[in-house]
Amino acid sequence: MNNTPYNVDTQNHCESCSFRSERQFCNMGTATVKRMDEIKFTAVYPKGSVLFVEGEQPRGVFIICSGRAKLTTSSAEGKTLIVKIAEAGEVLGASAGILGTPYEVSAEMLEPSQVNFIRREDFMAFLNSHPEACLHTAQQLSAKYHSAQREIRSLGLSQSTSEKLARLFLDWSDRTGETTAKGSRLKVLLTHEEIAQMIGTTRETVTRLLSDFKRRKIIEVKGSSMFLQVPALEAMVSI
Amino acid sequence: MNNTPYNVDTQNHCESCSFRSERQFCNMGTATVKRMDEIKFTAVYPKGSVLFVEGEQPRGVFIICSGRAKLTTSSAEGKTLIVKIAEAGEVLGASAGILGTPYEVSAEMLEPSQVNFIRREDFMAFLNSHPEACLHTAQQLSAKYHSAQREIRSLGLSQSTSEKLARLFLDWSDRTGETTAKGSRLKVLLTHEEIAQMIGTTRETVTRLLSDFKRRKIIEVKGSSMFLQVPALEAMVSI
DNA sequence: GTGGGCTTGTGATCACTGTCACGATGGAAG
DNA sequence: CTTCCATCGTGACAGTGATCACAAGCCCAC
Repeated sequence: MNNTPYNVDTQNHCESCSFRSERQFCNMGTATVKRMDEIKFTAVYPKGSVLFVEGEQPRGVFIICSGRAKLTTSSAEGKTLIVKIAEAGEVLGASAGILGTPYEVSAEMLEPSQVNFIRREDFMAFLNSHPEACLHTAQQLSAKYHSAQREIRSLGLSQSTSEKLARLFLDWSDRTGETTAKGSRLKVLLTHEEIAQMIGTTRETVTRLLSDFKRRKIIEVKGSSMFLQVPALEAMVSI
Repeated sequence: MNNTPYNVDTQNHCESCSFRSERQFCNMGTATVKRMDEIKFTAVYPKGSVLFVEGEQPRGVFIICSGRAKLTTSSAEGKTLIVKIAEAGEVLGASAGILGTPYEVSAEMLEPSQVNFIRREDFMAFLNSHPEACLHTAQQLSAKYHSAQREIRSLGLSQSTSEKLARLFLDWSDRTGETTAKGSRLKVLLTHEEIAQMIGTTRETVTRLLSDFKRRKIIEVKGSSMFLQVPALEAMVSI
């Protein structure tokens, strides 16, 4: 581990990576990880870097070692939908790589991050020669499908925008919420604009809904922290 | 091949199945297919049969040998969204089986169909012992993720319902459309209600939009055939 | 401090589409 | 032929949320 550009601690070798055991994909046998070490390229990206763009031919797969990435898809009119916030440990671009079809989404780093890249040919060969890697990839893909399915539910079944927002908050609470006496606490790292893009609405509507939630004491904002009344939010979603 | 209940020609052995070579998942080496033959259970289902229901613990995976299945997800209020129409050759329930999480969707056969079932334990062992099966499963999952992503785009980025309907028709045209002098021709096998459930709207709106499309000469309906003016539809979607 | 960018807050307006209600159509069964 | 049930067609109406427009914060660099 050493200090590099953008203040990111980089793990130069997967074999000795201190996070390996806690990362679903990377947690593989020594031989497999060694091979991965040989074919991967490590890079450190600043915030805002774009790993790949929707529609591009797949060059390879990206493994997020640290940091978070925003996966988006957008229409010709410039409307953007944030499909998912990918966390450390996730593999991006695997489905496009495996199928040989263009990337379905764009990926942009939200924080300075370390990312490992594996060229598509190398990755496919790796899957063929290392069953464990293939199995872990299948798990990654399953997780991606699972989360896409949640997104579809939220977009397609919500009656109202407030329901979508409530669903989003509940999701956040599940993922990073910290239970306190004042409700589930979490840091809001996105702007209203970005929240709007996550639930497919406009910035103004998000602002209005947030005011409304505050007025109804469903949420409370203190600086960059937000306290959620989980039961109240759950009452708003139909599921 | 022999004739069985519900008038479905069944393929009792994968090894000798006449469709094997054209099915992405089943098109595997002899040894692998032989193993699959040993662990699979073949069944023939009538139209309307439910293979599994959203939220159930995964019992195993289903391989559609013939026929089509409707994958749906629904809210507590009874609103239903058709996520996808799965065709012969597709593997259902793989992601839930691999992750050990509940099925994300429900699957209901739209036609009398042959379906092979593999118990979850057997399937997982199969993936572990047969790298080729694992690779093909990864491909199946990639395809599922890809189509889920399309669905997300359509649901989240469309400005209007007419745009969603146009997108759906273009999808159909891509998949099963037959180019004729009067436009892309396809059979409409779904009711307005089902179309509505595919694009997350109501039956009435679909009816109204179809009238509108007919009036504007974007589509023409003759019996169960529909002729589409693809360029006009493309002009309606923002993509 | 002070200016300038990015954010957030809020009002007014209006097209779209969900909802309810009812009637028409059409195919299958008897 | 008639009945029945699923599907389709259509009107009226109200609520939601998109759009536009502008004001007010807020943070950072200079």
